[in-house]
Amino acid sequence: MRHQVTIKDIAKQLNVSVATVSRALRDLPDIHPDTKKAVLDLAAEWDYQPNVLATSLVKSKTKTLGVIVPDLGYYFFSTVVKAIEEAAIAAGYSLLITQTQESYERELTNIQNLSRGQVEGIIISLSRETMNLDHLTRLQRRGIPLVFFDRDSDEIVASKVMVDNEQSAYEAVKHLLDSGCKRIAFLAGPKSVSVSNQRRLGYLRALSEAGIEEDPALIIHSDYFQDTATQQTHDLMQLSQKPDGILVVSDRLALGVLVALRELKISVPEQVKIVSFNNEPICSVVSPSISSVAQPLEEIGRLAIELLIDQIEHKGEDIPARVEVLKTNLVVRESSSNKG
Amino acid sequence: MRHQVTIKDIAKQLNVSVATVSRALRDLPDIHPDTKKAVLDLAAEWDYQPNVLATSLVKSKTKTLGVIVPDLGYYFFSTVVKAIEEAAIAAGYSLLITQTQESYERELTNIQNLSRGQVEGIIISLSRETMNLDHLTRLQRRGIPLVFFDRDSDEIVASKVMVDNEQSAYEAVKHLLDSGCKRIAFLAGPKSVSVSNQRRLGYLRALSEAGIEEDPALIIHSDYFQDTATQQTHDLMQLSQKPDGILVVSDRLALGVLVALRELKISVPEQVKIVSFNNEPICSVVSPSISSVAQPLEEIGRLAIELLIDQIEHKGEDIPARVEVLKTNLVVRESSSNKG
DNA sequence: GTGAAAGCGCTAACAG
DNA sequence: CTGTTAGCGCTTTCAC
Repeated sequence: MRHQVTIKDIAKQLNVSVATVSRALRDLPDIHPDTKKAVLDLAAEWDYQPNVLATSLVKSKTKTLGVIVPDLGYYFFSTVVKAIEEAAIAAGYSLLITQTQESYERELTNIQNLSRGQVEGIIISLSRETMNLDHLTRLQRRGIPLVFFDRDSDEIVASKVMVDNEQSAYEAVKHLLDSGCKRIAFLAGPKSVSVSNQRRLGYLRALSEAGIEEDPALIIHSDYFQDTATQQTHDLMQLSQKPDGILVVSDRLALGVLVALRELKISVPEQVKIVSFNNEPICSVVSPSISSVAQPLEEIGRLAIELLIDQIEHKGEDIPARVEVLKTNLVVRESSSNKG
Repeated sequence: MRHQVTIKDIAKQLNVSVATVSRALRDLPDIHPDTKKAVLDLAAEWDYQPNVLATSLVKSKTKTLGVIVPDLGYYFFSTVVKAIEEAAIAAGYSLLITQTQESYERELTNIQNLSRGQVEGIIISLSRETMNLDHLTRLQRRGIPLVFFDRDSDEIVASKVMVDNEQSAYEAVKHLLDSGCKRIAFLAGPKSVSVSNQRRLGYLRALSEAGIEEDPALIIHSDYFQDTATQQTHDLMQLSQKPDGILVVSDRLALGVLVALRELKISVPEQVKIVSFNNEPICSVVSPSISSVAQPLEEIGRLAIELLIDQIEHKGEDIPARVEVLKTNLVVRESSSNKG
């Protein structure tokens, strides 16, 4: 057969109405066992597949959710997406996964595509470039539920799944101080990324509590490229007052830092201690292994779906936005251990 | 407004027919400039978004392609998917990305979901568990174009984008032999994975050319888990005749091998040399850095889209399946260098 | 230039 | 238990 089999084809063949076929297929009551069997058999024989477009159109429900992340190449995002997918499937939803590649333009078009009736709600982590949130408020005005995770914005009221970045950074810096560091640098992300800024606050709080004055020369904003981190570490180590500890905003960048220190023959952790974020598997593989702040990735994904479905199923009821803040967990390894 | 704006709403407001609105929106000729302007203005004001479900249904075209990969957590897949996405967008298609998490069940349901009218074609890399290909031949019978990459099967005739795994492994082993190895082991993937089996053939060819007899004790099938690789390396090193070179089917497993050798205080590359596959970024970061076979990831993605769209646009013309086999590139690093 | 009508594949009353 | 009818939002003839 040239075209996809439809219920019409089955109805014609069996000399019944399409309504009857539809009922049989959906296992509704009020249908004669024999008719039902005939329909099911023929459907199987012809490999009938219901057209979800048609069903979605008439029900105005797609049972599909959208996910927008900056880059699936990051361990953090691919792992959270995996958890989101598990939870979505468990709840009877399918997933449309898209990436922005950190581009605001791509975020716009992704949002637009998804919102043209394809999904019932969207989970998003903002692109690095995103400053303007009009595309998202427009979404909300049209009644499409939205949940943020990781990279959010204060300018929008919505449900969010976050970790306590401020506190995590505070604890990481405190750990460095406890390990004997006196002068701690912060290799941050781009100025526009909320996560990075929240961590900066925790970094500053820990310093101030320890009576250490903030030194702007020790806060460096990176572009998230490993090579840049290497370069910037070289710069840091040229300061007259070199740091003896570095808090790094991500494991990827920490790798770049390690490369630079190796080049400079500065030993880790003896001369410089390092703590970074994400706790990617790579942390335990490199030498020295990297101390890193672990995020509850599965829980983030699970909660994001929970908050989203919550909104979808209570649509129109105008329920308040829920913001969940999760705890992190510092995993200490060689890069910040106290060998001396 | 409570519901999404439709062309009907706009038509009513403007006292024109839905056909006129539809024409204006799609920039068709035969429409008065004033009418058109009025429609466009109102559409913008009301933030009208066309319902793609409806459009797709009537046109029986979704302009969407499906991608099914085992796991986006692998660098290989996330990078190829990124390339696929670029190419798809450039060609005017959207992408539906799904993962099987290496489960045959999930592959079935993913195929089924996508084939219920959502996509015009599918790009797939098989799950580790997939032995039976009925779900895919059924797809083809229903006229849905299919393109394989990386993990394929000989049991199905379809367009494919592959790399020359046999030759790559052959060259990698030859490199090990040239570097002085006399006894080379192969840490393979699961027996069911085509890629791994193809590499085994190249491994054997290189050995036989060098006049070395195959030793079954040196071919180990792993489950793709790093920890297992560590364990299996320990086993290998307990043989009375230890290997002095190991070809490893993936970088992840090579990390596991390195861990074992470190534990055993066997130095790399002095006592054992290692070459693996994929050339993940991690290869150049660990110490010793890992020699690895690089695949042309961008080209794989680009070609997969090309082959798929080729089939879609010539549907019904019964064009023959195209199989593209790409070359790889061995990147030599410390793990196989000739220090002595 | 514009409108009326049919239809994409399916579901959902409502009769019978 | 089954069929008829209307309609989801949009496109596409075919008239006027």
